Amino acid sequence: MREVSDGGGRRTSRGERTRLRLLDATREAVAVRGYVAARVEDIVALAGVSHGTFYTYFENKAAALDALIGTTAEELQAVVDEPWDGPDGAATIETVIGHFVAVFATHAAVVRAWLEASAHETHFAERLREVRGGYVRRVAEVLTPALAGTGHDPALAASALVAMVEGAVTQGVVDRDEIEQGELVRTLRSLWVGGVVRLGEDVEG
Amino acid sequence: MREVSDGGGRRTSRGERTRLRLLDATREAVAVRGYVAARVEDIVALAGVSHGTFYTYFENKAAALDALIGTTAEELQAVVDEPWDGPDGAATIETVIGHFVAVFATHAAVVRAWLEASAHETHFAERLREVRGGYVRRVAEVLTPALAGTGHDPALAASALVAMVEGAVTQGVVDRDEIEQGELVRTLRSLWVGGVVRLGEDVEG
Amino acid sequence: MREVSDGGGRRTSRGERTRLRLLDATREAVAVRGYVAARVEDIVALAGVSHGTFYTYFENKAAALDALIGTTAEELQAVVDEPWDGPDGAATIETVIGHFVAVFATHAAVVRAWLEASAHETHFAERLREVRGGYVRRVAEVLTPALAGTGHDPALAASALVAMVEGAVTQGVVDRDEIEQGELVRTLRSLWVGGVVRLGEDVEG
Amino acid sequence: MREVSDGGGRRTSRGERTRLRLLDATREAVAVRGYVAARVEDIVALAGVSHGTFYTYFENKAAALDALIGTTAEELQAVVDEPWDGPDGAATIETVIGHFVAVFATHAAVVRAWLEASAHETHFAERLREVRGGYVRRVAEVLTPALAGTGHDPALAASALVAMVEGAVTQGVVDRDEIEQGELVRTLRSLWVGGVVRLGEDVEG
DNA sequence: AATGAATGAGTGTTCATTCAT
DNA sequence: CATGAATGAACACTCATTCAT
Repeated sequence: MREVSDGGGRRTSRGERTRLRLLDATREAVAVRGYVAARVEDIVALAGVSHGTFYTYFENKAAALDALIGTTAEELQAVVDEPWDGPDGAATIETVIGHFVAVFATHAAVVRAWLEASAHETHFAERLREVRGGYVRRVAEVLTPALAGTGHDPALAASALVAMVEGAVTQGVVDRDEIEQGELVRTLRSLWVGGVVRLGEDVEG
Repeated sequence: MREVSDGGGRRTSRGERTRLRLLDATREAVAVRGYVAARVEDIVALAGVSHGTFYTYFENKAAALDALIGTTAEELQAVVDEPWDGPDGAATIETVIGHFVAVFATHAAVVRAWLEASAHETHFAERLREVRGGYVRRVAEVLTPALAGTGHDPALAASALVAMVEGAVTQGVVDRDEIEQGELVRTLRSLWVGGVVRLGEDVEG
Repeated sequence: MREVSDGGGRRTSRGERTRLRLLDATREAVAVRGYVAARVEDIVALAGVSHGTFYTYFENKAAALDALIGTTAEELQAVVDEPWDGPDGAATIETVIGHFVAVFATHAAVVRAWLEASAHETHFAERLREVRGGYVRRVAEVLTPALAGTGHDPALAASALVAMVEGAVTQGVVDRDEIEQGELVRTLRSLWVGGVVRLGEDVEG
Repeated sequence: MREVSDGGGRRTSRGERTRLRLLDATREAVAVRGYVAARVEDIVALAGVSHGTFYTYFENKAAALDALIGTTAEELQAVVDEPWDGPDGAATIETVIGHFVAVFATHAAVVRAWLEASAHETHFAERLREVRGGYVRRVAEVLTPALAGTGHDPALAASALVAMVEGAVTQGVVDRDEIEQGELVRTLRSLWVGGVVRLGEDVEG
């Protein structure tokens, strides 16, 4: 995972504060206008610093988004790293999905920008693939025993399930409203569990 | 938006052929570099026409993508308009998903550009919402009776199912290989059917 | 010798004229302000075209100087390619030096910019080395028989003689005034011939 | 131009040492990247001091180069100020050229930067002209009696001879290798002496 | 004396779009 | 219909210099 070099700053607490302001401003600008349309000028205006200061902290616009993505990727990864097995499969899945939905709801703007940036710069596409890959591998792992003899490829099934959750969340279906989130989580849980059960009942054809 | 008249006369007059070449070139350019990065210069170079000619046929770059999207949207809509009810629910779903996957596999590049363009221009986002909305409404309609009393919102469930299919397809999981497509369709069918069955078994909480 | 690609233009006589205007403007701008200080804005203002037009003809500022250098390098090379041997050595040398001085007087501004640019971009330094190398090799060739047994390296002597002529000319000693040029040529001729004769009289020590 | 006081006190107080380090760093940076391309940031990084410290010692980047040039100019001037007349003209010339070559070999990087800076800032061009002028005047003075009645302008001849020596040395022909230097000096001596003798033999045309 | 964060003017370059031929 | 030269607004990025601490 490529850590972006920052030219300077950050050695004092004043610097650290400025960096944080710039990060917030980047998130904001990117949320409102998208990654490509967000100009460095917008960002510095929001942060209340001069143009040059941006480049004290980030090598370029991409580096600022990359830094933003860093946090999101970490939190997303944390969900993957949780223990996923409990006595009650359905409850476990619900917990996992719940965390996933919560993370996405928190970072929705960043994820949307990340998606957009993936169309322009390979780096972002790769980073996205990495994170998704982590999820898919983990889900596939959990699925594998149940799918033996069904003719279903665990990786394919995992991709679809992850896509379902990610898509449902990113397409603006939820925001930070907890009730809405809870509703979505319940529905996703049943779709997931029911789907997986059915997969397990198929016989290789 | 200057639409070339096609009311009468030969179907592939010289002008019509140029328009088609430009459309192909746009698809190609957009597939390789993405919508924003694809320059009009790339397109005309691929089409083998001059710079100015592009603007004889399209008002601007967005219009060319929009024309491309037209075909995709139509074919996508055709799937929605098919009769979805048959004696065997699972078989019907599989047919529908199969068509959906096939359409996506054919138009994957355009869809990716469409997604990307949605981040920049409201028009594309709206058109995407419309098409998705059509799917979601149709699926929700079909789901409604089964979900009565379960506490699940049919629209929410439909969104998730559509997102699953769309996501599985767009994330590069399939290309035009029929066997791969068939495998994916089988898996999606089981996930879909099993998920829906489970939804129907839930009781309002 | 790298020919710089030009993005477009030059296919019509109108384009050719614009290109020439830009080349003239570049020469002028570079003569007045130097290579680094000359802005593309200065050039297009002098040429009376828009900013973007510059980039229709040249990839970047360096390419415009490179094109300018092209002519100079060719004329300089032509002097090298002339026959240098005549019945009267001194007269021949005078002719050669005369042409050299004339070429330099014509292209003094470009050469000064070339020299300056050599400090920034390897490409220009290399091209300069090539041209100088051609001169030095040619002079060394002519000198070789006379220097046998003297312990003098022909290449070293040639470098010094070429440097003398180049330096005398570039350091603003002459402009296009023919009389001045004639005077300088006479003096350089005698220094050159006398120097070479003396070299030939030395004995290896 | 803020000159650090060195009227009294310890010669290498802490401040003096920092100044020296900055001077060395400037020389180094300028040798590697050239005057324009060398950034203050490069200099302070090499010197191991902070950005602001640079400006404690030098008003600006030009002032640092100017300070560097000071030493070179002094040593160059010292050669001019030596007694140039001895019983043996050729031997004297060889001595003078030898010193000149040695000075240039020592300060080659600074001289190249000086040359480059002359294209940007009048101040450096003037200073260069001054130093060159000193040489040329001195040489012309020595040449004058010998050139009476020859129609050669002593100043012109002197310029050419100085250009020969300067050019031969700056164009990378020598470095600090004494043997190479000795060889070059011998060759330059013979070219110089032979050339001057020939000039003296010409008759006004 | 030293630090390093902040400044902002300056400039090269891109590219969608127009329009005379 | 077609051409391709011309346009110019828009932006990212650099770096010498300042100044609060």
